[in-house]
Amino acid sequence: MTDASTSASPFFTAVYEVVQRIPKGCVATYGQVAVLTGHPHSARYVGYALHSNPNPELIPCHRVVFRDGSLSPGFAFGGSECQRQLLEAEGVSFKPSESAVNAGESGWVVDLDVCQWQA
DNA sequence: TGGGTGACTTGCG
DNA sequence: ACGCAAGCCACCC
Repeated sequence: MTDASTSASPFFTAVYEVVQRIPKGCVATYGQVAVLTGHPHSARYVGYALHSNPNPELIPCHRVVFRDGSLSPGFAFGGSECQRQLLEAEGVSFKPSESAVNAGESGWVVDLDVCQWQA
């Protein structure tokens, strides 16, 4: 089809829809978004959709984090530190990765216990 | 046209 | 406790 809408697949678009649905002051995990899109086993591709990020202004990728509460270091919008600033500005609670300090985390992770988005 | 890769997650050894 | 492997689906070359 010569339809221009063919540039976006249902899943791809669904990811954007879900991410935009994330309420301010909350965050969601790739797996969480994957389930909401209908592909609980395609969490990998959720990140890929954000990687495409055709609308960074409408798609707050910084609101999408890992299962641990942190996001991709270096591939994000500008840096994990910048993410903390943005999320914190939204009202998201942060906490030092004390549990993952041994794992070598970036240092700060989103307090999923308090700010993980509840569909 | 076909093959390879990837912002993940979970389970098993 | 940690490390490794598999699964998923669409995009890129």
